[in-house]
Amino acid sequence: MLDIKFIRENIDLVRKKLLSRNEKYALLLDNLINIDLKRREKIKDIENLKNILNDKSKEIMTLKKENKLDEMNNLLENLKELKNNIDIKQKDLNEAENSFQEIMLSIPNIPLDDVPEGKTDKDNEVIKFVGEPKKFDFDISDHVDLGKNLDILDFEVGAKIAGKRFAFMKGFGAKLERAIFTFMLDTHIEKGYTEVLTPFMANKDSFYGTGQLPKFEEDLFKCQDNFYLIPTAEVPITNIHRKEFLDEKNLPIKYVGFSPCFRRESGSYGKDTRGLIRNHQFDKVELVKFVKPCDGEKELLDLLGDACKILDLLELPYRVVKLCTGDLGFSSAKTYDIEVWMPFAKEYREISSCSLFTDFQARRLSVKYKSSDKKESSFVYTINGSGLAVGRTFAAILENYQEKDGSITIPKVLRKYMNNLEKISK
RNA sequence: GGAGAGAUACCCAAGUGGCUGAAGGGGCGGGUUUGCUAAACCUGUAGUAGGAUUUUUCCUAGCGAGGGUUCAAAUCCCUCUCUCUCCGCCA
Repeated sequence: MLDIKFIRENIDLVRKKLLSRNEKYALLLDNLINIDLKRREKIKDIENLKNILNDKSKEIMTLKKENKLDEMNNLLENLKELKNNIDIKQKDLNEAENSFQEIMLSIPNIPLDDVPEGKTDKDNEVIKFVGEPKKFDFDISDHVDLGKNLDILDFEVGAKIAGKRFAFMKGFGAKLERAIFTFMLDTHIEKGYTEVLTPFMANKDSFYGTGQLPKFEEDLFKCQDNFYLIPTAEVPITNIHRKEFLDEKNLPIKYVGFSPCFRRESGSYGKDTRGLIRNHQFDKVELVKFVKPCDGEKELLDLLGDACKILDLLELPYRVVKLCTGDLGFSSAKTYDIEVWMPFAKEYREISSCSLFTDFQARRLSVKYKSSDKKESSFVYTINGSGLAVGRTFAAILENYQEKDGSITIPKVLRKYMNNLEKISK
């Protein structure tokens, strides 16, 4: 959520920034400003009347004590009318407040100045390439065929158990998955992140806090009793400190958490239907930070570096791109994607998304800190990123580390998590 | 799933319709006394959100959350959340 005071004082800037995301926000912004103006007048009016009511109510008590019953009854009649009047106006104000909140919650974050302008992912800016895609001297397979031949990956069984877009892992496949996320967790813990294991379902308030609700409900699996399955551990982890005052000396706070992620993928029929790339359930290790505003940019780059380090250690080729304004996620002010090289498709695929949310989430969540010098409290900045998506890492390892005979060499850093196994073969 | 108890400020806790935005204690801040410390005494101690005004103050909301009754609610009524105890069930 943006700061309404900032919007009032910087209308032109906000409009320009929102338009750089999408033109449709122009109308929304006009609506907001209009409603805000009206609602403030209504507030002023009602608070005035309430003030009068409060004063007069106290008079009733005095009159009662002094036994001036006639006067009291007279006043009582007047106050009933006044109260009635207030009630009517209050309902009107509540409606205005509701539409105001609704719009506030559906306006995205404004991009930072160095975010490149653009409409789609074609306009994203490639920052750097790391590692050389390996040249194979044989016909390579994709991870689905490789996994199937080794009997470690089975999408038919996944479909039988649950449906399409579900994976099933077996034997060294299951073990490799476990090795990958354990390795990721251990690496991040070493970097000073605190490991957390959270609920994999969360309530509505949590989803409003991080920005998935109210706009993106159709992307979520909804359960009974008002629970939603988490689409990323970002939701529970960022909500750890909802409605809290943090101590400045504890910042930055850094968490790493593993979770399965559940996504309906409602808008992606027919896209990436094969393999581990886009499933309803996948594992992910997530990094989340709460930082002081002045450290936002630096901490984002640090987090990006922590995510990249996983691929460095796994010796997988990748590139880093900076998302353009049109491709930016709803809550994000700046995002770097990490894309891993997939040899069969001969393309880079997103494996991590690292974002700085400025105070957008913190304002929705109400996470503040009190600085030691200023007496004023302010919202923290939140940052998060995948570190990394485990399923896609699994796929990338299979494809990049495949051998002519269909076996898979285990990346060196993972071997200690797999009883020193060097190769998965038939 | 059944039965009961509870949620008040940093902490403990009083408070069943108006002089309570909150007694009392602890803690913390300041002061007096004092060679220093301690003790004693005095004194201060809602942070917040919103609106107006602007640099000063005023107003509104706020006693777990949300509704309701009333001129007036921490207090009465309803719904919900969480915590605790007992029974049942269960990994």
